[in-house]
Amino acid sequence: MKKVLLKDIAQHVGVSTALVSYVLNGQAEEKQVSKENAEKIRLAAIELNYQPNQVAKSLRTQKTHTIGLVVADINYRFSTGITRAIEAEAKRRNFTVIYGSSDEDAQKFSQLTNVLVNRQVDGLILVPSEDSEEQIVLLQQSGTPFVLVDRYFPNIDTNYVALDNYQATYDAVSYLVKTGHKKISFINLETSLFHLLERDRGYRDALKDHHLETNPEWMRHLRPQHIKEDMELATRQLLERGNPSDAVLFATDRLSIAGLKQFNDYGIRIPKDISVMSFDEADAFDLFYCPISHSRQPLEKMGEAAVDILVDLINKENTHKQLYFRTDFIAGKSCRE
Amino acid sequence: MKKVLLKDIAQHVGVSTALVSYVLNGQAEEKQVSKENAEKIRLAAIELNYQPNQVAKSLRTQKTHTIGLVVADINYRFSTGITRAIEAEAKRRNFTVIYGSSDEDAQKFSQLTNVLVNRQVDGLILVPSEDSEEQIVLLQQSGTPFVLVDRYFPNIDTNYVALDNYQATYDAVSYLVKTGHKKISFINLETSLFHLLERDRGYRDALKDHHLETNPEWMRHLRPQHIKEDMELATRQLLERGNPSDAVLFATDRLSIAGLKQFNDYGIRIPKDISVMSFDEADAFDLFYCPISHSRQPLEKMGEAAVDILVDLINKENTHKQLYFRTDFIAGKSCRE
DNA sequence: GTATTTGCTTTAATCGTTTAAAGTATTACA
DNA sequence: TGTAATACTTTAAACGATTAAAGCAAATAC
Repeated sequence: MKKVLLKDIAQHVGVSTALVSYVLNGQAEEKQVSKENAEKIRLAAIELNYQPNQVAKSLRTQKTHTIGLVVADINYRFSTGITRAIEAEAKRRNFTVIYGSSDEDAQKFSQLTNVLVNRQVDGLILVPSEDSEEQIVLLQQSGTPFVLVDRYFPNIDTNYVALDNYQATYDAVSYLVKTGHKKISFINLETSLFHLLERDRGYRDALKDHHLETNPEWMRHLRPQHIKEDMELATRQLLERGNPSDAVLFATDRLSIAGLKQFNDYGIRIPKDISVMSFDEADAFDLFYCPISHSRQPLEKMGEAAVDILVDLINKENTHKQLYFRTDFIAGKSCRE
Repeated sequence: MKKVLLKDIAQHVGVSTALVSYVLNGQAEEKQVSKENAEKIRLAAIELNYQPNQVAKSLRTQKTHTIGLVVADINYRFSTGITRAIEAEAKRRNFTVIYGSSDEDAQKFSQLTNVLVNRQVDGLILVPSEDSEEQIVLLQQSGTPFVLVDRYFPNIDTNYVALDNYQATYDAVSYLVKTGHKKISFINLETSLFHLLERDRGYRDALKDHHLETNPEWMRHLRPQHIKEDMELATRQLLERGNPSDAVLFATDRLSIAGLKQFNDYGIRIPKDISVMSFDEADAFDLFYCPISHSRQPLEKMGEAAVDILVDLINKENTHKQLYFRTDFIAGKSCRE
């Protein structure tokens, strides 16, 4: 079946393509198209099942109505969640989303953003990978509208939607203190990512402000590529020594999963032997024998905000926004009271 | 910073745009461009950091090098897995993937495919939702190349990549028989989806061939929107009566999760109280106290095959393929021996 | 009776590429 | 010397839409 073009409708009705374009783009009034012709055109479009060629449209208008999204790793629950939220909001505003995953690799990240820009996306929503600072600067110079999500670089002045990671961690520790814990440990990733460093800072400050005991073995940074091995050691050291920790806060959902698995293997029971708190939730928690207390990122709101800001930028409204969201605290049964 | 066009390179070097186009598209030899000019053009392209406008390119060549993918529900592990596989293979062949989730809604499914077709994707990979048969027929008539994955309609002759669901279920039951189970139950969804009905058929035939006891309460179909409630009843009935089932096979990963949760709530221990087998794996299994034996779909191979077939179709190689894959059996510790 | 306005429609350039087809030197050969 | 072949290069139409600008009747103004 041959594709129906604007020209075909014009021919069918017996007018020029200009009229057809005006009518189908809702400019019938403005361009003073006669009611008669307008009606005929609309009918013909339906009858012939006209589907405009978006590529031609885009070339002419220089707008693709497409948003490029680069997430850090599609396997993260955060990624699927934020993707969903962004897609929903984008659809509401009549944008399509093309996305890719950088798999936490700076080079892949650059490549991906370039591919998306070449495909003439109107703007980008990015969860930048580690070491992608340079690429962000380039992007900024190129004038492509973009918004960072979740992660940002304190040295670059960009639009972003982020979590108040410092506060969230501080609050989590405070909750543990309030529920009677005194020897609180924290397991994070070995990273240069600012948002994770902020979690470190939150932990440290909270310990200090609450005058809690600190212990180098209670604050661990695991190598992202060796979580399993490093976790084995880290959890053992938390518990085995003469001075065991009484609560552990995991900095990411993946760490929580790895940690809980390890506790299972060691026969450690939660919360009897140690209390557990997690940053973010994982599907895997569903089948753990006890619900895990955690800080929940408001993904829907964050995604929505990111699209809002981006669309404003695309429409040349000189938005400049750096939004911080708070986590919700979801109480489980993984902390002894 | 202004975008660099083909024209700019031409001007910079002092030749026509045609030459530039030939060189940058690897037709320098074929079109007998002088080595001198070819070199100059290549240098200029790099120097000016030329990025071709894909939209213009697509309009002219009528190829977007884009594949549209519609999955049934992005929250399924199957969906993220197959998406990943498809993206990887697509990238290898220099295609971009645009995707959307129909959320198991036929109307949304139609809408999405239309959007993708309007965006001039070169072809589609589809996991059709229930009741989308009509849309598939329309698509077929329109001549758009497409491949179905996971699900297909026995009454429509399309290209597809699927699982041999009948055999997989038959084999799963046979395994349970071999390991000494005699009262095998099966929990599936209430559905008209062919691939799930095939699982029913596999279960029934296996029971018959092995001369096993059948029992209406051992074969349940839960309403997709009410899995939790229905599961509560179904699992209770499996176990409470005078004649309890000794093994249960779940037809999907989501059913497995819901079922295992319910077993947890009832205090049923796996595999002591009942053996469990699952179709497909879920991340959530990670934190269950025992590894779940399951049939694993070869997502990578399926995704790869789907892209292969689609690309052939796009290149007008009159492929006609209906591929079936076998599941791998992953032994866990959820079945009593 | 001519000029102007109104109401509506068409013409044609444009977006940034690709690519037949035509153009133009240079060399080869009779 | 004239013609043909060779080796390049340029011209310009196309892809399918949008949209200023121009065109053209009929109605109104003076």
